Amino acid sequence: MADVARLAGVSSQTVSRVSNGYAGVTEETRRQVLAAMKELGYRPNSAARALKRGEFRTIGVITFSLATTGNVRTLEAIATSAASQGYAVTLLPVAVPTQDEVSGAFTRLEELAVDAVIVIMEVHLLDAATLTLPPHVQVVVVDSDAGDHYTVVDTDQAGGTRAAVRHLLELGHGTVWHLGGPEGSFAAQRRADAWRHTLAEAGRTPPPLVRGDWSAESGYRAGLELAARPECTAVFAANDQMALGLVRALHEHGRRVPGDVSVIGFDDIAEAGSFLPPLTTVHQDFAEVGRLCVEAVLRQMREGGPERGTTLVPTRLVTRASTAPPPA
Amino acid sequence: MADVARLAGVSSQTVSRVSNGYAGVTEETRRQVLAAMKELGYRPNSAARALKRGEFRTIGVITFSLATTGNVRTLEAIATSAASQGYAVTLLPVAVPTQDEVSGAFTRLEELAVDAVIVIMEVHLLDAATLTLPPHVQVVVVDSDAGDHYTVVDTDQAGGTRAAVRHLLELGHGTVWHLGGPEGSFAAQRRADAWRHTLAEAGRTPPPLVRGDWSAESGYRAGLELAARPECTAVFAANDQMALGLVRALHEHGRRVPGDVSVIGFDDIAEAGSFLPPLTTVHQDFAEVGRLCVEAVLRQMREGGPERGTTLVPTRLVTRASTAPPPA
DNA sequence: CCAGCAAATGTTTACGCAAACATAACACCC
DNA sequence: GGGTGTTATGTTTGCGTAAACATTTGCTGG
Repeated sequence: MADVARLAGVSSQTVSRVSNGYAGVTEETRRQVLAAMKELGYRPNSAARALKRGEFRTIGVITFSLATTGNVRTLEAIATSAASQGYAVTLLPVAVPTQDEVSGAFTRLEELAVDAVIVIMEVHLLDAATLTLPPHVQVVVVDSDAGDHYTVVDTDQAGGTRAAVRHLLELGHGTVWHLGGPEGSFAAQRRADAWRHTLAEAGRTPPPLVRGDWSAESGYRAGLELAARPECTAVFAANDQMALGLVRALHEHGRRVPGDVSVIGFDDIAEAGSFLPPLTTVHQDFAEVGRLCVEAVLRQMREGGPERGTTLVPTRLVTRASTAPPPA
Repeated sequence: MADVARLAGVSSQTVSRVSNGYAGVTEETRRQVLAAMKELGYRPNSAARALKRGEFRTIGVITFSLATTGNVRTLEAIATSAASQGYAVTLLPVAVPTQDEVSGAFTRLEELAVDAVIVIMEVHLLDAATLTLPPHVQVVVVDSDAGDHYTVVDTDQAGGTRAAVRHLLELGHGTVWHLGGPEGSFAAQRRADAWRHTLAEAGRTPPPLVRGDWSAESGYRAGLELAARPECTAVFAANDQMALGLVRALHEHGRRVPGDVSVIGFDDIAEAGSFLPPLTTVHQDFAEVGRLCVEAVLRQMREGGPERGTTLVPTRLVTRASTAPPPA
């Protein structure tokens, strides 16, 4: 900076003013400074800036596994959204979702140059780590019921589930089976609860819950079980991947979809419309979730306090070809 | 830090030593300092550290779209790998893959607190932006032919393609069609070139190239064309999503896979084994690519210079149920 | 024609840390 | 017992920036 100042024949302070776009610099001077910057290839040192300003203009995102579409889409939206506000996004991968690992991430985080954190995670793991968070770092959580401690942004799991289950009931199915996500996942928990609740509302008895782990492979295994039950004519899968595996298992055992069994997924991943048959599913607006996270976190930074409570992003049922009335 | 020093009854330098784990501090003193740190909730300020040390311990990753599995897996591996070396990863999303946007990202990058950059991108866009890179920032590129300017890590596109095409020829198909990726993508280019080359080697005439844009939807559209050609009995799709759409189109037009048409994909995404039929595809080791990127970039930082040349990560043909000999 | 003021620019300082250097305390040897 | 080395700790300094304050310049109005 000093070099630039010398070359432009001004003080370093004036260089700083130009570099930060402050008013009160003559057009003439400004041009000279910019020219000098260019000539010397000057770029402001962000460490010094951060030191002086006391903020990093960076948001940390804690997540384990980018294996699920949802996390990735959300992350993408967060990054884009943050960038448009002049914030960078730093990734904090947590390899194994154990309490230790999560605490570890928070510990690393403490040394990290971030002003705020967005946690995309099954957050029962978060509780014990709470205390170690540096106080001035704002937190927003996705996909969790931590609403009484943090700001939470989530999709409307219950609404989407209700729409899916009702759709199947309206087609005439006596009841709806559920291929749920892994234990310990709040999204899975929510969807299972809403499934049970919607059936109860309609006076139907929920069949036993079948569990997968979100993967297509686990959906396939579950499908092997369900294919053996002729009374099962409608399945609500907790995500599209499991639905995919489920359909494959049904198909391999001669149960046609949707002729014999109707299947609904959740997420509406990009490929869902190209499955065989094209999958009816619940669309989630991950981009909106990401956007809201950034908005919330920036608002918190301005206002200084965490807001409690949960913001829900609506879901939408996308009807394709994997659902139909039950066989006569 | 000064507060900690005062409370522990030592100098701030000693606090620094403890905080950085230097030798030459009595066990006694160390304990007192640690206690003081804990009591005051001391967190080292990373901006000040970075300023003093002249490095950020952060790697920037430039990518557009996290829509493709490959990019995401690679990113994940980069993040994990970097974390294990004590480096953070900052994400630089480029919304639209235009020259301007890319240059823009590089401009933002210049202000950004990173020591090195990994570019995951179709890199013909990179060329014009090259010059603006700050000289001390090391670059590694994924998925590109920029090997003469940068260090490049890539999967062995050609090898994978050759294995796929040969597999189909060995099954007895007269020739192999190719559902290619979008123009301007180097991966797509490589795969198409290798496809042509392998056919030529075997003395077969390549049919016209059909293009998609990586999406399942585009694969479906291409499939509509191919389904109308009875002479087409084997298709090598440039990725699994397009293969998925292709299979759906074929299925809808009464062409059985693999009975009438064999289909091979590329990538081996997690769901490929659950497609109907389970997809034969070329497995890419994205995790290895990510790991090698971090390794290369850190090595460059140590050694100060960019290494030219390309490192190839081997691929592997995964034979499932979507390929078979041609109909009699 | 100069007091008085605003706009443009310069000077000083501190952000928090760690490298470099300085000092103190102690052990060991001849 | 004084020199010599070794280890533990303290002091000074500067990293690059921008806020706060100081100064200069140019202009206005009475």
